[in-house]
Amino acid sequence: METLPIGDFAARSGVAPSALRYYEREGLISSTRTGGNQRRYLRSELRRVAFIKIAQQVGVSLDEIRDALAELPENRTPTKADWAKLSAHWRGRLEERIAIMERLRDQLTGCIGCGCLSLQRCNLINPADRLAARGAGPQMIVNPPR
Amino acid sequence: METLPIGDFAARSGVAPSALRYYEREGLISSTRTGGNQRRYLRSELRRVAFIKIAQQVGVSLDEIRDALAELPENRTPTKADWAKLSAHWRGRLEERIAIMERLRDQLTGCIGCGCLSLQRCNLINPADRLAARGAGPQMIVNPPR
DNA sequence: CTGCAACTTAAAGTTCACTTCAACTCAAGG
DNA sequence: CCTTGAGTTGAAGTGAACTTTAAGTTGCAG
Repeated sequence: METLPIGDFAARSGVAPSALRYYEREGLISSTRTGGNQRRYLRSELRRVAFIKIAQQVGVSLDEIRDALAELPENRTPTKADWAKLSAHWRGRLEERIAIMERLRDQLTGCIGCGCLSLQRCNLINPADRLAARGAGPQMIVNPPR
Repeated sequence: METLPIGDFAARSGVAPSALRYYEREGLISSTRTGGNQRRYLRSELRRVAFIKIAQQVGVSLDEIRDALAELPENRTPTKADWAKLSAHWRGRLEERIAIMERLRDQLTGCIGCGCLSLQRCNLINPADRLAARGAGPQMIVNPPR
């Protein structure tokens, strides 16, 4: 099967060789080796790296990404269905994150605009005082009540 | 004027005293001192800290936040209008970030779902190949063409 | 077969955003 | 006054996510 050396794989994935080696040490991706111990990457690994980059954009740590990728089958190249399952999972994450941002956007203008950005009173930060028990700070935005 | 010692200020802002000292060293916030060299914070500093926390949520570095805050008047307590100006600026940032996330959400399902997440071909990553000159990787999502 | 770019490793270094530590001083209630 | 909790400093430590370095090895074009 056609494989790529690390330089080519780096170019195609947009991730530096050093980062790829790091990901491998951390168990996020894998490679086979040539007789001379050089890495060769399957094309299917590009999907993994793409997923890693996208997840990072959403603000997920490599630890969590590793856990997510662990759900893909180990013995065979992941199928469309395998990725679709992961995809559904991450759509949820994304929606969550978008919701945080939108709350931020919708309230920031009014709130900073009116000069009320005062953490304890502002409804951006602590609407209706229902979050006192959850500690100080912008709880509402980061960790909103369901 | 009424001021707060660092402990109270930390409690009200939801930021640890050590972080507040760090922010001050880094030029993001300021305080006055008592005769015995202890910090006293103006209430208006709470707005600054709130802004810092919100900007961090959007993924902005402290460096950039400092630059933004530098646009507030130094000699007087910022007015509603001062904050409104900053607010407008940051609404832009937020919108941008939300747009990235939404592109991600709208395309992730189809793209990962169809198994095409392959960085060079996928329209999530590199639609119509118009981004080749901007380097490899998920350019489309992170840094879309206008 | 040779030369040289591309690869290998372990270990140390970097940046960001803090936290922790040690040694000390201040402020305020009893 | 005295105790004690809160505050002060500079310096070192932390963890995440990599990058850089040094010293050596491999693979392919000519």
